[in-house]
Amino acid sequence: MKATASSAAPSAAPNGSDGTGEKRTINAELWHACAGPLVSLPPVGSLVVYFPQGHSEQVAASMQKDIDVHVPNYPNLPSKLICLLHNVTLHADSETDEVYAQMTLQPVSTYDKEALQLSELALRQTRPPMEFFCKTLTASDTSTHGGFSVPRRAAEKIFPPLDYSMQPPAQELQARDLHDNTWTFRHIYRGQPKRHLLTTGWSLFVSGKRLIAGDSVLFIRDEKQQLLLGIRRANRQPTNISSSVLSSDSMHIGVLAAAAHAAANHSPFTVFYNPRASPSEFVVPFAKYQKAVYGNQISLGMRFRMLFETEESGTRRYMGTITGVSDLDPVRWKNSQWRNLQVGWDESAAGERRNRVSIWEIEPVAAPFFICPPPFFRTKRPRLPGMPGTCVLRFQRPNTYASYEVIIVTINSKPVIYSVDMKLVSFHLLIKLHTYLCSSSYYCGKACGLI
Amino acid sequence: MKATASSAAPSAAPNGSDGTGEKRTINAELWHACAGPLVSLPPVGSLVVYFPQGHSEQVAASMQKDIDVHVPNYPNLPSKLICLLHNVTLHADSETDEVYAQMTLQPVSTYDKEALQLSELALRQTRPPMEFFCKTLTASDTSTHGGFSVPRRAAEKIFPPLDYSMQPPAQELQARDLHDNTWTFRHIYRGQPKRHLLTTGWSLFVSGKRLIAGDSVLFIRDEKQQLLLGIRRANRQPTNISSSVLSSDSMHIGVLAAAAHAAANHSPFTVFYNPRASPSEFVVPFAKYQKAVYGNQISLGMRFRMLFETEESGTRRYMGTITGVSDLDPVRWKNSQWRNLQVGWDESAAGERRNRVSIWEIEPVAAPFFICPPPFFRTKRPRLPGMPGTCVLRFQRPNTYASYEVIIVTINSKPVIYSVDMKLVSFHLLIKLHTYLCSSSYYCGKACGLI
DNA sequence: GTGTAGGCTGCGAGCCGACAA
DNA sequence: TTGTCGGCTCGCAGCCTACAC
Repeated sequence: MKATASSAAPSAAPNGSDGTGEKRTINAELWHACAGPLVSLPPVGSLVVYFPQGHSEQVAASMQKDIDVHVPNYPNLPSKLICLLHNVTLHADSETDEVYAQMTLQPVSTYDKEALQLSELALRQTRPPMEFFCKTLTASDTSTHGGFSVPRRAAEKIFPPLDYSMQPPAQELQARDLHDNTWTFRHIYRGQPKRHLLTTGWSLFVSGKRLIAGDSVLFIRDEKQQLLLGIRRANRQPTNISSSVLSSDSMHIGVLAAAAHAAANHSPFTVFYNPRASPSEFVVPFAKYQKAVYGNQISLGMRFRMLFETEESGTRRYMGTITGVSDLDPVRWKNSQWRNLQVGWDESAAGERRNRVSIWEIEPVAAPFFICPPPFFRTKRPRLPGMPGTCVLRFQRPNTYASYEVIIVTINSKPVIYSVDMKLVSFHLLIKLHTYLCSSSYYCGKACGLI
Repeated sequence: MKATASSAAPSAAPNGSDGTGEKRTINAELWHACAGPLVSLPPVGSLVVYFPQGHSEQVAASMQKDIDVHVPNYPNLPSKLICLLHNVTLHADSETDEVYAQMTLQPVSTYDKEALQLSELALRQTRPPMEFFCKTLTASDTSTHGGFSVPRRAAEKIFPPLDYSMQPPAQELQARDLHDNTWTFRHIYRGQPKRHLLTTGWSLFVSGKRLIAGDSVLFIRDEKQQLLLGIRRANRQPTNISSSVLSSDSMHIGVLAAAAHAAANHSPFTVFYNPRASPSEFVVPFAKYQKAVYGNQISLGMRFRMLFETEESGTRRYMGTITGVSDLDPVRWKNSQWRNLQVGWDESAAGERRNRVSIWEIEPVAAPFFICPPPFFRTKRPRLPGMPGTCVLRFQRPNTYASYEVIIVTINSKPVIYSVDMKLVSFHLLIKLHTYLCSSSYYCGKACGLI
């Protein structure tokens, strides 16, 4: 979709005519901003591990459809392929602006030191924190009634400074999107109380990108002080509801057959990685994989942290416990390491976190207090009324008024205590707490204690 | 895309929430009207021939990309599979209204009489001609400046009759689209000279369906006298420029691997047939295939007719000559019958007709006059100036003023004469004409002769 | 600090016949 | 018969502040 003729219409050369991609290379910074803080792509030339199972999962997520029984097994296709990453190109769907990466992989049986070192580089590389802000659009932002209310900090950090001697202070902003189209906005500082607004041009952007309340828009400033802007749609329906080109069965078969053929011939093949379509990356730096698999002793009850993306495009670590190790798909993918760890999360309120992860996604933490002997959870433990499996207690120190949250999990009818933040709760405090709880009868419900 | 709240917004239950398809069955009449007059789907339970090569072609057309060298051969996959057609469901893309059909096929090695007879039925079945009209939208039709100018005949044939005693005569029309959304239009008969117009509601339809000049809209009246309307987009860029889910290689491999797996196991598989994406149907009634292959003796120089769709959704037969028989893809598909006939067309002006067809697409006509000995055309014959390869002559009979067109093709430096319409030009007339032309020197340019 | 609503205004969507092909 | 244009008008897109949380 091209914006229709108007002041905000793309001034750059339109470039949607050719087939697969864009002639210009996509701005990598903007691409990563849209992809989110957790996404990092392995360097070209490095060694990676490709998981066809994860790839299949992404297809299923995009098609909103599980793998069908008709999809055959590929007994000769291993659950993971060590590959050389020949090429990575960044793309954005011309209709939806959805970001994705195209990777060319080649299965290898031997590899040189350089490729291995490059994949280690991927672990150390941390992108410099860029100047950007991300805001989830409100009903007012997307209505035709008005413009876009810019959070104060965001405007001051990202936008060029206004001349506050003007009445009212205002300027014209130009920002380029992923397709290198330029959008023009009037940036004005007005109202009572004063606030930053984008007015003229904003509604064209909203309708052009078909944004609705709940979607996010993000602005970044590149090294040349130029504004770039991207969008991130809320998790509404998948963009490709049904492809009308290929049945989902054929798609799944295509993924598997392409990988199997490449593996058998050591020939290159191409995959699309769509970071926002599926929860897990299925092309993992080899060093990251190796370090996780050989560095971590997985045991039931092991505590770990894992990075998640926050509302506002930041990151946050959540804590969890390994509750089981088993095949995600025992029929098709026996002994696969793809999401073979069953986990429970400390904060159940946050809700929709996955109950299965792969070992390279987590950071084990040495449990400072209590490690349960296996078997840890019975898989289907009936919830006894009045005795929740998990509850959160808030304790307060009398002198400092600092408060600490601990998690009480009922295991084998015994309470086990986990701290939410290891840094704040001292070992002695936990011991005391443990003693206190063990001496008391079973505890349930919300409560505050004093230690 | 749902129309936003307004008088023309869908009054029917919205039904785009589930994944693959529509809960309601699509109106078959409307689907066929949108698919075009040439498309007919084989009956469920009948025997069909599936051509993976043609399927692959459709994928390539949808992806705007040719088959890559990376796509492996499937030496065990024959170029055609005899299949039982288990299921056919009609669909329309919720974004674009593009029509497509989902078919479940099962390769068979033996088949019963019933399935064979059913596939013969497909040949005899002629859909009853439905009441419909199709108009290609003009710039005025799609501009925001006004409404839709309804061709007089169309309005009188399809729309409910107006009360011409009103000043001006006007009524409200309601029409349902493929997704069962209802669109409301004001139909008025006014202007000087008087004409039929759709005004209020029309622009919402245009913007809702994102129609542009060159696209077509069609109205049909069903058996309950209710209006249905569909759209047909002009041949602009393919809707799925690049899928962002699967690489085109994987798609091709998926098609082939799915067919190969099904063929090996005699298990069912699913294909999407998108009649407007690719020029040829790749699922053919078995009887049609058999009749063509065993009924027609193909020889170079053979004359044939073939049905094409006209601008206004009618059909027209064009005449052509078989100029060669060879594999379309000698590497991947040796000895395949898929579009293995090279052809030339009598009317080169119409231009974009394919130069390769399959035998079941054509109707051989007994050449009443002249059959050229092979080799017929030299493949790259230079056009001699002043001596066109093809020219059209119009002859007129003195007594009736009836005129006949004949085609003169220069072959091996000799003129060969074809009649455009076999019914009108008698054999004797052609003989006379032939003699006339042979006795004269070479003929070129436009001319009228008298016989 | 920021989301939403009410008020006001000007532009363009949309209805009309004129006119020409 | 029907495509396009100029003219006219009214609805709503879009800019503003007030106010609430």
